Amino acid sequence: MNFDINPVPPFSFDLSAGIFGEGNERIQRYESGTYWQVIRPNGKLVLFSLRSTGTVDEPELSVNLMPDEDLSGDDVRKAGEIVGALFNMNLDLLPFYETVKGDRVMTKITQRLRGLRNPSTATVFEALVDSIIEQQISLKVAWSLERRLIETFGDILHLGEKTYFAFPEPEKLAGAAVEELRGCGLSTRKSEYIRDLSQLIQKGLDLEKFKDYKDQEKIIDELSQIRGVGVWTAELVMVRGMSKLDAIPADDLGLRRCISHYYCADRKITGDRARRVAEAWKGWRGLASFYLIMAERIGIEI
DNA sequence: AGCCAGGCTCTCG
DNA sequence: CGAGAGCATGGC
Repeated sequence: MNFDINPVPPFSFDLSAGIFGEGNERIQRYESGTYWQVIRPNGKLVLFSLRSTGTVDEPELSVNLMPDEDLSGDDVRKAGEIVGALFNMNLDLLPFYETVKGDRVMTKITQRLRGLRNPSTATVFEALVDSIIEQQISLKVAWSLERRLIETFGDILHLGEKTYFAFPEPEKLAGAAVEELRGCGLSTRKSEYIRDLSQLIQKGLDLEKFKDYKDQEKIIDELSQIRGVGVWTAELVMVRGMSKLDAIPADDLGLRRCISHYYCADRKITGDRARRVAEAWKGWRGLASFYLIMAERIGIEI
């Protein structure tokens, strides 16, 4: 089943999907111009693949849906919405580029990375679980643990010879024993955080509602009530799970290194110092941070 | 080998 | 209260 999507230009599919080049092929991956992942429109498991058939300034994407059961018209419509949201396709980048014009470094980086979008998770829950896993340990270790969690608890989609996994639903993790989660390599603490969070959702905690909040301090305050969630985690979740693109996890070790590399001659800086540098990007501090991290990863030098 | 890695909680003093 | 130990795995 096929349909097209026309993102708001400029949109670079190659840059935006490129971050998933190292992804796991059974979970989410970008390879040879094609991105794929399992989603759940109206609760049905569907693998989608995505290819670019347009350009950065006249973007067009071709979506192919591969379900294991019949899809209704509404399922297909919903799938289109989800795919669009995963790459923030409705976002207009031009106001962001305009905002950072006074910042020489960021201006150069946005020119080099024109059309890049930050990816988003399908649910706030997924962003929160990932962020908890990523606390303190290196990203490579974290990605390995996330993969094991998904392959252990995620929903399985069989298509022909191949197997794919969707991110586990809260109900599944709420019923997991701490020992099972430990088996994925998580610490006992983190296993408890993830299980308890999942149980809170089962009892009625609605994480999706935070997407509608305008007051970011209120989001941080409320998320921080959850055991295992601090300011860093809340800020990261706002960017990667709620598309709140002014939120910036300024205490983040990697981001601080990155800001220091481009703005402070690689000297070690505090979170407060990072926040001061980021004031030049006000309104778009989270997206600007993402551009900075991608710039460093690609090896852009000013 | 041993230390550190994109934090947070809990326990001491 | 504020400081400091403890956490799990993989890479260096």
